[in-house]
Amino acid sequence: MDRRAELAEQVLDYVLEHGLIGLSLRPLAAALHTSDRMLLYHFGSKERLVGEALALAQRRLAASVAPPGPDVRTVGQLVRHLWAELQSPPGIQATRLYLDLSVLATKEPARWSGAVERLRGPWRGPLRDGLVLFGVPAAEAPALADLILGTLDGLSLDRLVAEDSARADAALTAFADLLDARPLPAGDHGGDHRENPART
Amino acid sequence: MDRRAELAEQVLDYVLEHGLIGLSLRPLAAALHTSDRMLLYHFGSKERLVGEALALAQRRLAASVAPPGPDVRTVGQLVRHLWAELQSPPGIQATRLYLDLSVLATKEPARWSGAVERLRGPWRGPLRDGLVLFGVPAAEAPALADLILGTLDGLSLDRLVAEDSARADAALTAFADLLDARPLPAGDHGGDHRENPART
DNA sequence: TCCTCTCTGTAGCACCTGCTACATGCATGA
DNA sequence: TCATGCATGTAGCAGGTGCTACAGAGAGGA
Repeated sequence: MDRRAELAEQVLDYVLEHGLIGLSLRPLAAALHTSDRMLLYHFGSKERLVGEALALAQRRLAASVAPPGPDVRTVGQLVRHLWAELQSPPGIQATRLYLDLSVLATKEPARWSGAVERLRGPWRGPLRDGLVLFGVPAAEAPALADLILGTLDGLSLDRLVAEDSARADAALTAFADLLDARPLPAGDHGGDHRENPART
Repeated sequence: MDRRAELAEQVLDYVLEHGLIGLSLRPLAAALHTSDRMLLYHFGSKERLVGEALALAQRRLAASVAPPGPDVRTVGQLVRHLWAELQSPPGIQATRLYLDLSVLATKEPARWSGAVERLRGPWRGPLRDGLVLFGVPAAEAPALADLILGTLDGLSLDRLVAEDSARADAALTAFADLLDARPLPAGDHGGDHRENPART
C-alpha cells in the first residue's frame, strides 16, 4: 500500500531522469534497489506501473504551477517567465516526458493520447485565464494560449536537441516582442488590462 | 550496389510509415520481402542502414522544398503556406520522423543530434532568405526563422497528438495574424519589402 | 570442366523483454 | 502451537533483439 506509493515516486523520478520510451523493468528495479519481481508484485503489470507514475507526474505538475509575480505585466513578459520555468531542471524533465509521451501517442493513440492531454491540462487552463487577466479578449484567449503552449513546446524541443541553445532563446525573445507589439483589440471586451507595450 | 540504394528507398518508406524508434530488422525485412540476413548483408549493420535511410530522407526533403507561389505576399501568408505543406501526408511523416529523431537525440546526443540538425537544414536556410525577401531586416531574420520553425514544430506536434486537431489550426491562425500585424521596422534595412499587413 | 565470387536461405548465438511458478521467511491472530 | 497471509528470492518461460556461422545456388571466367 504505502510501499507502493513510495515506489511510484521513485519510479517517476527514474522516468524523469531516463525517459519513458526505453523503460525496462530490470534496470529500473536495480536503480530502486528492488527486483522486477517486486515491481510487478506491487503494481501488477508494467502498464499499471507506468500509469501510476504518470498520474503522479500530473499531480506534481499541477502542484508546481504558480501564478507569476507582480513584475509580470504583459503577455510577452508572461511568456518569458514561462520560458524561464521551462528551462529549469524540472521543466526540462517535464518537457522530455511530454515529448516521450507524444511519440508514444503517435504510435498508439488509443493508449497514450489521454495521458498527453492530462499532462498538458495543468498548464492550458491557467494560461487561458491568465491571458484574460492581461487584457486578451476572452474570444481570442484559447487560440493564443494554444499558440503560446505550442511555441514553448517547439522551442523547448529545439533547445533540448540543438547544439546551439542560444538559438531557441533568441527565437523566444522574438516571440515575446511580437506578443507585446500586438495591437490592442479594437473591441471593448477586456476588463482592466494592464498591457504596456513598451518594446525594446 | 544498386540493390542497396533500392533497399534504402524502401527502408525510408517503411520508417516514415512506422517510425524510427521501435524499428526492428525482422518486421522491416518482412515488409520489404527480404530477410534481416539480407539487410545486414547489404548494409553491414542496423546503424549504417538507418544512417543511409536518414541521408536519403534529407535528400528527399531538400528536393521537396519549393519557393511559395506569387500569392504569398506576407510573412503570415508564408507561415500559413508552410503549415498547409506540413499537414500534407509527406509533411506529417517528416514531422513524425523529426520527432522520433529528437527523442533519440535526447537519449544519445552524440549519436543523433547531428541527424536532427541535418534534417532541419533544408528548411532553415531558405526560410531565412525568404523572410528577408518579405522585408524582414536581415538582423532579425534568423531569430524570426527559428521562431517560425519552432512554432510550426510545436503546433504540428500538438495537432499530431491531440484529439482536437482544430485547436492547432486556430493557434496557427493566431500566429499568422500576429506576424502580419507586426509593426514595420523603423530602420531602413529592408530592400523591396512587399509587406501588406491587411488583417482580417 | 572446374574454380571463384556474389548472393541468399537456415539455424543458431547471446542477450534482453515482461511475466510467472514455486518455495521460503516472517509476522500476526486464533 | 499452529495456521494464515504478506513479502521476497530463485529460476525459468516464451518471445523478441542484432548479428553470425555455415552451406549452398548460380553466374562468370580460366
